[in-house]
Amino acid sequence: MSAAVGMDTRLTDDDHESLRLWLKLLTCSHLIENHVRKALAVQFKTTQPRFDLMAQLERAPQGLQMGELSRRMLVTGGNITGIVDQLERAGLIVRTEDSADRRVYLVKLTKEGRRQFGQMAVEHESWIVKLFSGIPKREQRVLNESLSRLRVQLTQETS
Amino acid sequence: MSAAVGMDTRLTDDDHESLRLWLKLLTCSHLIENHVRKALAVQFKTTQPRFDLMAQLERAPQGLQMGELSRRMLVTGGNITGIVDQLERAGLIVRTEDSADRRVYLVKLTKEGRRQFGQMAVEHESWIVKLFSGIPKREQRVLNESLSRLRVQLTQETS
DNA sequence: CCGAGATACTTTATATCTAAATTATTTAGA
DNA sequence: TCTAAATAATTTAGATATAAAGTATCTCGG
Repeated sequence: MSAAVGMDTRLTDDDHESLRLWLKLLTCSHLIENHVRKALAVQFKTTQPRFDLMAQLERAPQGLQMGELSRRMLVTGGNITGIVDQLERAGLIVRTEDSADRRVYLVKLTKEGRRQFGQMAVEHESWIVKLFSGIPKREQRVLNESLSRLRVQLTQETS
Repeated sequence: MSAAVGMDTRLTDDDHESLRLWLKLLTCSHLIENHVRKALAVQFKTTQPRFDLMAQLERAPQGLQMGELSRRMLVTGGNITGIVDQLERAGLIVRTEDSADRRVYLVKLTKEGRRQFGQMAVEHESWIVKLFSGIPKREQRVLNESLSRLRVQLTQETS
């Protein structure tokens, strides 16, 4: 079949650099995500999305609206509702009403949420450092710069 | 940069290089995934996981076992069962029984599956090429090499 | 001031995804 | 041989994701 043959030769071809790059990027992402997900579950009985949402709030002590969380986490609003529900039930965050606009919630970490996130964040970063430890610092910086350019390109291209 | 002055402040940044790199990698992945997901939905009424599974089968004309699909796609076996169910219902793939081991299914694209995948793959690659078009080919090659090293590292570290 | 449209969030239906339990079959060791 | 362990796939329960529809509130032009 021509398609199967074409795919193989295509992937080793220079013209298909972008596709190979994308597949590699995706594979690396999935490998790291899988590792971190398991570690979060084992050590802290939590999940990636909950950790990520708490990380967003940690960086915004004034609180964030649901919609802002949605934009920053690159997921839809309905999804945010569910994760916020879970974290609120666990007492790690609170929805605060905005007196100026009653459609809005300001979501904030509770004291206990900040405490737990602080513990998790230290461990989390150590996992990441370990996973990247085989790549020299200088190469990591180069990678970081390339990905910064890509991210700019993507936010223009995909918005 | 001149070493003496920047040293102290640089060190904290340097310590978080890996974490920032990971967050950037993840953001780029999500941006591309979101773009591709929407395009697959609009143009082909299909999803990323179905497309990815078909891509695996395209590259393995002899067919793949469920477990092998699971390993290659970096997702759990139960998940593969669901996606294969959907694609089989749509007539795009088939489960073939293995006479040598009755626990095993060999999954293959049907003729129609190959036809549809062929059409999608061409479009799909054009989206990717466009998304990466702002990054020069040479830089893409460098990125690709770094990510290859990272992937090797990750498969050792996470297995 | 008031109604149309915009905005913020939630709900619904459906698809992925995981971890863990279950079923069916094969393999290995006493 | 025969059975305990291993392996392949499925099922289950629950979390996370989307798109689209629904609810509540706000904004703004007339």
